Amino acid sequence: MVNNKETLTIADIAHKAHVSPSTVSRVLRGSAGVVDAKREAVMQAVRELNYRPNIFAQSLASGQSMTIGVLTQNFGSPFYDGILQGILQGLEDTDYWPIFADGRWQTDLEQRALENLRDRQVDGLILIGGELPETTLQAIAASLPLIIVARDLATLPDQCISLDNEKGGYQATRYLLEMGHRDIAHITVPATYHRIVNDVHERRMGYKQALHEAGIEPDPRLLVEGNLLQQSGVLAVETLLGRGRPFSAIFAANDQMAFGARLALYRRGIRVPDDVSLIGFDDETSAAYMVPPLTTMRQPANAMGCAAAKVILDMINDKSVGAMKFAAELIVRESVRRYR
Amino acid sequence: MVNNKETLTIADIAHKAHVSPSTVSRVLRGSAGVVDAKREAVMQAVRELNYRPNIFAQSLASGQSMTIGVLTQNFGSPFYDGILQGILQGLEDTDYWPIFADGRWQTDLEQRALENLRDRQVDGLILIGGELPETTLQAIAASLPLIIVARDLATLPDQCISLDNEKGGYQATRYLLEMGHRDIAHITVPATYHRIVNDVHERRMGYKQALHEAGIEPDPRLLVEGNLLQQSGVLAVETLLGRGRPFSAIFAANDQMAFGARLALYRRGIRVPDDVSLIGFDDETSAAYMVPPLTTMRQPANAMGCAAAKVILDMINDKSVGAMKFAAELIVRESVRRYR
DNA sequence: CTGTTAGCGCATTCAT
DNA sequence: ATGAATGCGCTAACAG
Repeated sequence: MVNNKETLTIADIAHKAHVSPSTVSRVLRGSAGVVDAKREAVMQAVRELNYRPNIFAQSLASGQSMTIGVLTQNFGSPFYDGILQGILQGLEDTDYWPIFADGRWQTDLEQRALENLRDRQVDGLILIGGELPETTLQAIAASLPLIIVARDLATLPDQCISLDNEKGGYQATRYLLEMGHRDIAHITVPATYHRIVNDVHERRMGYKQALHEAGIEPDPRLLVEGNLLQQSGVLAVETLLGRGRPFSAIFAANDQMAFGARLALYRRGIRVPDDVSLIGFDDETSAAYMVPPLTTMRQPANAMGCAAAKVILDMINDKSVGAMKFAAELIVRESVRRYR
Repeated sequence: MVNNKETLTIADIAHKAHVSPSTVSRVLRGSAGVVDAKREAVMQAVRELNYRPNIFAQSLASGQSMTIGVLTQNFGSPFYDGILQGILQGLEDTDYWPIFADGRWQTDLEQRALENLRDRQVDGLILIGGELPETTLQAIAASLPLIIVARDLATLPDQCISLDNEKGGYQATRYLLEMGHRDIAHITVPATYHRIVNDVHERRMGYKQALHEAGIEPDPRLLVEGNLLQQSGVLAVETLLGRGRPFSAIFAANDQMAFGARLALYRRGIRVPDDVSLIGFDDETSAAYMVPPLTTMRQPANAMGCAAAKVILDMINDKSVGAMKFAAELIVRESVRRYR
């Protein structure tokens, strides 16, 4: 690059403030004590010249990039974006800046994105979901502050920020039970499903637990499987109806499948909640504007993202704090009706 | 930073390949001809040592950051996130990387985010929406490749990637007219509304145009205003009903307000589309899963984002291409019914 | 507390 | 075509 006189450097302001470049650096990053008079002079010069440091030079010299890598899996999904939003908020007013990448639930993309982020020398890494093997994550955690959101790994208990999914599933089912429902169907994902496995399976555990406590033996015919997308909710209800096993309520493991279920029921002329009650999980924005509004479990995506940001900053600054577990909250709206 | 022997540099691989550091640099960035044998030797060494260049050193030395700044206004909104997704896609398989910032429709935040992006020396800038004054944008455009998505500025015709909103509004209204509707209400935003002003106002122009052509004088009592959020759609319908002016169809300027309208009608016991037809704009994902599914105008957010990425890359490489205008597409679903 | 010196890792002259 | 030298703008270790 040609040194066009347009780029001011630390030397320019050192000159103007009658101090040495290092002193300028010191006041700018507050790394050491500087006498008030000089500090003021430097600040003054910085202001007058409207000087902005070159972050590449800073990073090169200091070895810190002041960035946090964030690897999501589904850019555009309400839930994941909620987490990103939280991270953005949590990083606001700090000197760190997030760098996003999207793995799109494809391991090879995820891998490449990860390498990209490391090449960018991120000072910390926040992973949202993902399918990277646990051993890989352990290796990363050993060399870099790492936080994993929405995934709960046994070997990395202090770096996971996740939801108590079992409790959430339990609460949702309890609610239906308390409304008098006994034949409660559940839309889940296959046991072999490789994504977000734990989350959804834990919700199913909660469902079964609640039934057990109520003295109801879970009926496999009331369990249907989808892939978390809306369309699969439609199919799930079709399957369910095809089995001929009566039910009065459905608990879908996420809102998107609940939307699909809602549509399938509508097509069949089955009214919600008059004929069948429905409950979802996630509290996606549009859930409130369904007709009728969907009762759902709210997953505090924003709060989790925010927490992730805070925790990773603490890790970077060695104030080692542990990770945390969040609870989902039941949002009662209209699509559940007292049964009988 | 201490030079722990862990970081390989260009010198290490130069040594291993028996060439000079400059040659390594040359083959890595293909900046000059290098004899095949040496090139191969270098590549070999790079592979064996798994060398990754330090991007900060690269940027510092070259003056290029290989990043594109992306300033959105509403992280988490389906439409804006669709654009981000498109940008991500468009940048895939290039050497550029996006850096996101969120202005949250607050001018001061937007301003600060902008400064942050410039401090990060982005090689190009993509603005999505936003309220920055046109003069500011002109100044930026003079010093940096700039693309503005979802905003149409008269003084920067070649940098705006936007939608033909008037045509979209026209098409939506035409469709309702063709179904036999004559009393078509429209939910828009106030004339003084400062955000996305043009987009929504142009849709209203299209609405009026279509009515005119059909020989219908637009009735101000059929025009209600919201703020683009769902809740305001609820209020809009309440207002409309309060006016006592009959209507058989509603065209909402965006899907979110259509969702709200849908809910308000439901609460009043007015059936869609049996009693009132409804049409939205944006084709948000959940529109397809409404009950009944919402007919809407699809705005190609993804394609626009992708185009923005392509165009800005061309600008950076001096292959100056103009910006472009996209058309919205009518997505016919169930919530419009032939009238009478 | 502060100025001087020496890199950080790479791109790019300039010679050859 | 290629190696040596120089500098990008800043931080940090070293003296004083």
